[in-house]
Amino acid sequence: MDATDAKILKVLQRDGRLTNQELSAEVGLSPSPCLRRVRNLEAAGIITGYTALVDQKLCGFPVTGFVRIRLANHSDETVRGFEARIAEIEHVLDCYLMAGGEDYQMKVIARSLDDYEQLVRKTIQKIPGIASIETSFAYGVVKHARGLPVSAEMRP
Amino acid sequence: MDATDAKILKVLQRDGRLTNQELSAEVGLSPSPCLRRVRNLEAAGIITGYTALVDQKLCGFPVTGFVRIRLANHSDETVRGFEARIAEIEHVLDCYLMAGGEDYQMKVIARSLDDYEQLVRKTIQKIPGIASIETSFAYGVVKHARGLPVSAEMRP
DNA sequence: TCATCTATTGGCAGATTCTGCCAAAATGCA
DNA sequence: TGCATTTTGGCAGAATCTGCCAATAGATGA
Repeated sequence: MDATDAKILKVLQRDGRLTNQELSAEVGLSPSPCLRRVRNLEAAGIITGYTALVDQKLCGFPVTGFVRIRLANHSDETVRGFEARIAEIEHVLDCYLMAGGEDYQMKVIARSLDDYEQLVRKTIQKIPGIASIETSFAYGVVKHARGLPVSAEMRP
Repeated sequence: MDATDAKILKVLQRDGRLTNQELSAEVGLSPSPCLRRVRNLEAAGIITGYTALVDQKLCGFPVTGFVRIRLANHSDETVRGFEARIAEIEHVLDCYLMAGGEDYQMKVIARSLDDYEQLVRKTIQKIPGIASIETSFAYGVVKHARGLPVSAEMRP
């Protein structure tokens, strides 16, 4: 992982469909070592995949909300069951296990406020073992970075 | 926007570097109409770009936190200044304007807890107009979807 | 300083893919 | 049904990919 790798990551986060030739030109290499570096980054698990970015509103999901959940207990069964159910709900875009208290926070999208309410009350609320739910809406997006600020040196 | 477009979006969210031939095979088209549909989705702004997904931990950012901020007032100057500063901080991955109260919520990454504290206290805290800051750490990631559940019909 | 060894690079070439163009097929409408 | 419009499939020249090999750069130790 050197400065060239970092530059490759930066460029590929900006445009993940660049041609290997274009990429190699941007990072100052010839195509074949450039391709090898990309393959190495993929094999090392640093690049985990590529994806098309899709406009959330244009796809009919104008509503974004955050849901915070506290479980009634943290037995293995409750936790596993909860996390498995969350993983299945495709309107839940991500979910974090929060430190300090047995709390989850997840980002949820919906086609309307009604749908959002339905989703929370009829799907999420019904998962066993939930002690409490808090919900908050996003009014708008101020910033949405499309990648990490990767650099060559990485202190553990 | 029909079922074929939806399938294209679904497949490209799963693997944004598929060859046009592979993509066309997966969606059941021949390459040339498939490419034209992709170009149309790009031109319509539905596909906003492509990106490489990078492993956050392997890149040296094991810490994820959420920061909630309340502004002291919502004059244009304060709001613009705040949002402009946030946009510059590359450790702030995203930031939402929350409904109900003048609140922002942002996701922040750091190389360590120390760095996180430094970032919050020395960079974010210093932005003018902040009334209060609340912070919470993520202990781990339960789910991280790589795309929206796009479908053909989209109710407004 | 120099010799040696290792890792990385650049160029080459056959195979694959891209992509603009045109005719054919499918679809929608009256 | 018949017409107009949209979408599709195939073709072909141009561009790109990618495995292989020799050459280069950088590090190591005497």
